[in-house]
Amino acid sequence: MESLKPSTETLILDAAQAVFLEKGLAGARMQEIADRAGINKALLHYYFRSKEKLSGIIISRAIGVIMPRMMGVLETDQDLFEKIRNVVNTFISFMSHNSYLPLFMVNEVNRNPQFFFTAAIQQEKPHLDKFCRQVDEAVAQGRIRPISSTQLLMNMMSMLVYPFLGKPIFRVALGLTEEAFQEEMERRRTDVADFIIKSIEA
Amino acid sequence: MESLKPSTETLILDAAQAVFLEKGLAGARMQEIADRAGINKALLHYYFRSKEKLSGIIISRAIGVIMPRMMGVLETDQDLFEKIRNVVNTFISFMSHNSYLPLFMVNEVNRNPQFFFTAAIQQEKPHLDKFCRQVDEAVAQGRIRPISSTQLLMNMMSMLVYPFLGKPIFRVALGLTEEAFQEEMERRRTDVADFIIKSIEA
DNA sequence: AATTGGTTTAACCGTGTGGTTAATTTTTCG
DNA sequence: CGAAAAATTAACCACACGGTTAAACCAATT
Repeated sequence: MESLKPSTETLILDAAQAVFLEKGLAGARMQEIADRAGINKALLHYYFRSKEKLSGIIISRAIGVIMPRMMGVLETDQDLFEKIRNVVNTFISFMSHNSYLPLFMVNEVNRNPQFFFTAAIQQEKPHLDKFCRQVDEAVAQGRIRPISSTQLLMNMMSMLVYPFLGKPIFRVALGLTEEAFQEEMERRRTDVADFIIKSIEA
Repeated sequence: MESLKPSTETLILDAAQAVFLEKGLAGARMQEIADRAGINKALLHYYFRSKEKLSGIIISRAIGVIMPRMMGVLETDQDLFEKIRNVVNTFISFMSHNSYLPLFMVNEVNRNPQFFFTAAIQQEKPHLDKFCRQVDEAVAQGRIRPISSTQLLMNMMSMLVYPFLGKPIFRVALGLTEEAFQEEMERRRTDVADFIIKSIEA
């Protein structure tokens, strides 16, 4: 039941992640990271020399957490429809527990595209090819209607990610309470997959 | 052919908009806004007392530009399918000329949800009701398959907005050149509407 | 020409920020 | 133990930032 006190390093990294994701890169303060980690600001620089170095590590970590998970699901040998259901479900589960991540990622990737590029390469180039080929084959075999695999992928990712980014807009525009919004998100676990499959089935 | 030199005020507002959208609220510097407007920093505060006031105006302006346009299309009396095609087309056109806007809006709305709330209310509450009712009726009449209008709206908005936010990710993940990406976005003008309609038609 | 009122500027101010230094405490280990 | 190494802190620094001040400029009016 008792938990070993975590190392200062992980204490810092966890605090840094929290602050960076909440406030954004430019809005995050080293002092706040130190405070939340319960340490001195100088110690922060002792472990991670600069804000830039620290944020770089956090970004890499974030990419490293989500990319393998997504790619893992996309590269299985499942049937296409089954795979789509699986991707949707996996993604919504993950995002529900990391709801700050999309905004942070999307920001960083737009302010500094090359960073994502190198970070992505570094941990094996994402293999979307397999998924795309699977779609193309299904089209060729007439199992689904003709559709560009690129467009399908864009559509799927959009419907998975955007609701987490636009949540405040949706809540205002649709007049949803926090609970009501959560319920809608739960429905999406099945509804988004249905929506996609209905659209592409022959 | 000759253009009257614009007033200092609009000079400032245009510069402010450019800087805020490029760098984000926290990343924007009053000095840079002044420089780009070709004026002194003190003059900036002479016209708009503080950074907060200035950013507030820019945000309101941004919301005021996009909301009426979207609502205008959503509130017409067109046939549902025709309206969907219209919304998709209008939105992609607009975003293509304001590609920095989504990231800025999504950021601001997440850091300060209540601001969007008041700003949206102020210029007439968005009337999504009409669109939602139209969907519900179409379902009731069996013209389209049973689907929640909320979910449909989320899906549509997601597929419209997210590609502009995730552009760098998509470009890397799919290995697209700038031109190739633009071509894909052009295809979306018709493809997204097709994708939606195929999914919901009875 | 002098007055007035709006506009613009150079110089400045207080503060918060990322980062450093030197000293102190804690740990490691012969 | 006691010395070397690592971890931690208080105090500090330079500078960039948002914001202010007081003086100068400029056009219009009398």
